Amino acid sequence: MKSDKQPHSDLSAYIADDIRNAIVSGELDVDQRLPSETELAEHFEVSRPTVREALKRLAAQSLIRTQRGATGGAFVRRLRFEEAYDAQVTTAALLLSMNAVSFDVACEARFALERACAPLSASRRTADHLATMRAEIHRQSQPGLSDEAFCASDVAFHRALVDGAGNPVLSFQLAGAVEGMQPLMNMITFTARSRARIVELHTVLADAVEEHDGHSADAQLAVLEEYTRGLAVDVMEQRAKAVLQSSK
Amino acid sequence: MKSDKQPHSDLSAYIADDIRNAIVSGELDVDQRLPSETELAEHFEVSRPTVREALKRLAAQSLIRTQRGATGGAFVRRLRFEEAYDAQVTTAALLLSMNAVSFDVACEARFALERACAPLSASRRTADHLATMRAEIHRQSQPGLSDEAFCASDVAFHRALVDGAGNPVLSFQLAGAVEGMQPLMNMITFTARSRARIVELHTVLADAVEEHDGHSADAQLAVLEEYTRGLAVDVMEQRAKAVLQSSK
DNA sequence: CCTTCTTAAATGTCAGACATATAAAAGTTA
DNA sequence: TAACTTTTATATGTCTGACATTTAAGAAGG
Repeated sequence: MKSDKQPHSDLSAYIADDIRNAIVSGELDVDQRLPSETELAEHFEVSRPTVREALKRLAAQSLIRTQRGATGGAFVRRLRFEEAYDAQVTTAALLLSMNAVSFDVACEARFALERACAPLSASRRTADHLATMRAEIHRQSQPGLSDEAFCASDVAFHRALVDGAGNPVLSFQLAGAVEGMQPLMNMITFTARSRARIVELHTVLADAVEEHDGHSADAQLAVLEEYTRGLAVDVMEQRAKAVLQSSK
Repeated sequence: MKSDKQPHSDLSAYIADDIRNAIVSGELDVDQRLPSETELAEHFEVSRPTVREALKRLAAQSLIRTQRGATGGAFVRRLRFEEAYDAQVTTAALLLSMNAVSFDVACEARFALERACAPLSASRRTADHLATMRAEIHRQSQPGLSDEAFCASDVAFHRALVDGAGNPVLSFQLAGAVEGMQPLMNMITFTARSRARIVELHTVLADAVEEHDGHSADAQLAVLEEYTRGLAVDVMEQRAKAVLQSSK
């Protein structure tokens, strides 16, 4: 498990890398227990706090879990799709917010990916997925719904569409694209979008999925993309006007 | 920055969450310096090692960077696409290897996503992207190439295709799909695939991209997908036969 | 004015200790 | 004997205090 190079600084990063490689390469199996912190400290010839820092790094990446008590210790963790979703969404959201990604670029990516799922979803969706989509549409048409709840329902709707493809890898990838860009979408289209129009588009989309019509579902997503991107343009124009007004 | 609930265990996870929320919500800006470890320890009423464990968790997620010296400290880090790629690839590879994802499911996801990029790439690719694709094809047709090098070139070819769409968000998403499933692909098709056939398929694909023919590029990816999935079936059958032979 | 030395502040690391959780072993009782 | 209780060993979780190292800024000297 040990390697030869000994960087003089950031020992915990070095140790974390070492253990991570052992996990990724399969040298350590799922649910296998790592040596105790004391043993690791002796092995790497560092103190226990340093080992602990390394283990916390791995824990932050969901690569290990720790358990207290007599038979406790650090165990290689089976990375599950749900946890990977979360990391994916956080990463995607941060990437968008920290890198000045334009709404257009994010939107294009999101819909391109979602359209990749549409034909699969149309042909394989279960009654359950369809029911979820219908339920979310119904929720979206309720008058008293808050903006936040509407957005959450929007995400849930698209999530059901993607999950309908029955491919967990695809769902995992899409989670980042759809949920990760939600903050950006909210910022732009929160106020501008017409709920009635969205509900209408969603309904046609659900109809297409119900009838296993992949081509129509794809086309409908294209319409939704166009509408969404158009909205952003409108919002930008309005903001530009507002700036002009205030500078008079 | 502080919240009220105080879980009696795993303080470093709690503190890391707290700071992470501050970063994700934008409360802390990029390149902003966090309070010193001592100050954080006082603020959260824990010891410095505990604060350090929390900071290492954040560092493992590329959310902060630390700097030693007089003006040093922990700074909110701008998450760049390149770093996100790496995390994405590692996560995807682990997900596939730890969750018994079938080759078929992974393959379907990968090609579905890549096909989503094909039309965009065909219409927007630069001469540079095309040149990279041609160069990789040329490399793939060299006789003395090792299996590892051939696979790496395969990844580079598809990477160039995806990058041709000129959408960094899309490229980021695809990195996980293409590179992350490479270990799985290698395991299955390493020996079985015909390099000549791959080169031929890649060439037709590059031709389509050169002529800005998105529809043809998409169709060609479908052919490649079919070929790849067929290979897996062959490999599986051969292995089954081998098992029968050895049990005689 | 430039160079060198000093100093202060921060992270990086260490040692040793105690607290706490947990399962297994030992002990106790019906 | 069986079931329950107590003890004990081992592991992680946390704290205290210290020293090492890096780095920028100020002080001293040419």
